[in-house]
Amino acid sequence: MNSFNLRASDLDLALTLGSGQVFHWRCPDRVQWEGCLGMHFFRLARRAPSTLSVHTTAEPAMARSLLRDYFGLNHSLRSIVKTFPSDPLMQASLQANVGLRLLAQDAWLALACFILSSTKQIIQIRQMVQAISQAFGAEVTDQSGQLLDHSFPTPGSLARAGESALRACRMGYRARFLHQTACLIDQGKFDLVKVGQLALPEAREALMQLPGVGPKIADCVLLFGYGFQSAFPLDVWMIRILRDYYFPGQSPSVKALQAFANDYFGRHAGYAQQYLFDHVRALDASTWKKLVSDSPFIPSS
DNA sequence: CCCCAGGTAGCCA
DNA sequence: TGGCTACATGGG
Repeated sequence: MNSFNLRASDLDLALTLGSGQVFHWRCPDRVQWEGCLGMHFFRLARRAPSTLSVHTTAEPAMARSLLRDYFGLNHSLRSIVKTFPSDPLMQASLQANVGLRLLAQDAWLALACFILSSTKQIIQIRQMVQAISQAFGAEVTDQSGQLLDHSFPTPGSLARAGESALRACRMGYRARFLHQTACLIDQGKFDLVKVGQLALPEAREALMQLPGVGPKIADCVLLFGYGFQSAFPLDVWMIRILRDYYFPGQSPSVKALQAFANDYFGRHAGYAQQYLFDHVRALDASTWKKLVSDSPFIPSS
């Protein structure tokens, strides 16, 4: 494997790779993060405040380029978070997640993983992703033939696997959705590349044509897989956060919340969403309750 | 045994 | 459009 150091400021591996935006990275020892980008295996660790150590099967120049793109290292995290609103919850989320970056994931990977995500806990999504990678992904080995990891399966490999084989990976009713979507892409009946050339509303509509893809999963794919940083996925957590903290005692519709979020959180609304999601999910119930009771959005009587 | 999990599709008024 | 409900499975 090739080894080198990579300059990476404002990047916390655990917050970024362990967050709910990606499901295939492993951290066996609390220090090193292992996983694949495409067919290339990576082992990453923090070496110095602004430096990562990288071990990879990829050729170094290619690996640097892949990592810079994946972690968005060309973008200034400081200037992105400056666009977030200044309310206390948002600021607390920022302070608790310094170095959390949004990843530029492969669109197919994001699509497949988030089709699996519906009504599943993050820990279980990881298990399903690992299961289909081991069953249908390609083996990634080092030069001596030692098995390092399995790549994420292609649409074609999931299409050929068949629905019942997917079901055997314990994904339940999601097997049909994932298999049908894989078939459509494999047969060229749905073009993931074209989706990326559309404007956000049209791209969202296109993704929602796929089986198992509704508004929430479409927004996740737009945000994590296509780089539409204003896409704002509304899952059960974000709905709870917006209703409890930003509209206490009002319970607005999801549609109203969507409109509010896209306006209030700004140009990188989806980025801000990830900070809120990870922060609130890590809180215990009583801490959240206190935050809500101190919300500045409570109407003054 | 209970409730819930980064939802969606199908059905009904 | 808006409001149910089934859907598979596993964690807490």
